[in-house]
Amino acid sequence: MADPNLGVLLFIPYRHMEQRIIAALNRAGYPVTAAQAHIFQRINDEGSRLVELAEAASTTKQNAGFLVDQLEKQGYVERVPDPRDARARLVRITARGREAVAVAAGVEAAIEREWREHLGADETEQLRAALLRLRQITDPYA
Amino acid sequence: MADPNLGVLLFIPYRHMEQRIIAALNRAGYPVTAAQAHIFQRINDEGSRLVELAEAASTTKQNAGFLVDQLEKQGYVERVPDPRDARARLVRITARGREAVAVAAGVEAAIEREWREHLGADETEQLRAALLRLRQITDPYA
DNA sequence: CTATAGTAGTCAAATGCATTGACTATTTTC
DNA sequence: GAAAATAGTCAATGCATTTGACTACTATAG
Repeated sequence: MADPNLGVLLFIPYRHMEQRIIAALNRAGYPVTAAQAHIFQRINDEGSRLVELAEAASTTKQNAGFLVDQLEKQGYVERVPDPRDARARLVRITARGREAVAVAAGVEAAIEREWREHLGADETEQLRAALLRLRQITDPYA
Repeated sequence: MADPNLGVLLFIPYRHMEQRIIAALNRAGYPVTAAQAHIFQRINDEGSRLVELAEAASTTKQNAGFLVDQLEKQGYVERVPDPRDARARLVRITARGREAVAVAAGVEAAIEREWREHLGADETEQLRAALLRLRQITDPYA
């Protein structure tokens, strides 16, 4: 791997962060898988519909439903009826879910500090800025 | 998703590139899955051992073997005995495999050009440089 | 030169993840 | 009010990945 392409270069630190966050959650007593986390991350504070989650995570609604079932069984989320549409239900984060989010946020902040130390503050901000701009042309749900 | 963390920001363009490359390979008559591609990418010109591929792709040797089986059936790779160690076999890319690599490389180059147009040449080079430095502290097999 | 530990790879079973297709219930549109 | 679209579920299937146990071969130490 002398000169890996940008895709691989993006993937390496991504995977590193994901693995560390998931390992930390497991150690702290909040078991989650990567697939569950992908869905979980997209739930917003007012609650999100299944279809929204599926789209945002680039998967099918069936798969999203399957993963939400698991998150629900573990007590991280709950499903409540959507008052605005009787077909829909809102997936909301529970108190326990919020605890898990706090643990994940802590680890993520620690990793970002490590990266900032290694890269320097300027280069880190440039990296973030470049990734935000890249998102404009690569994220269909931005 | 007002202020996504760096992990998510890394993932978005990575996935975009991966999906486009795989879609292009399928269209060109070289069907591959993402998992197969992860292994395939790590095979070097002299041929690679299964254990090396498994480590580089962060998976088990069983899983690597399973995916190499599939790549072999589709004619992208072949397994030859390793002359230096009778226990081992070398996974090598076939002529057909190299055709697929060429298609993938073409699409990847096209995507990098798009990104460069959107970000500008300087910012693209800064991005690449930052990712290479980040790799130093996030890739166990760098 | 032989006993031992380590390495390369396979076999088999089980689980997790993701997809497709078909279906119900509800809302929107015309 | 009828037709089309949307939110979600059920069921079946295949792909991806893991764990544990195993065979074959190599390297090392005594």
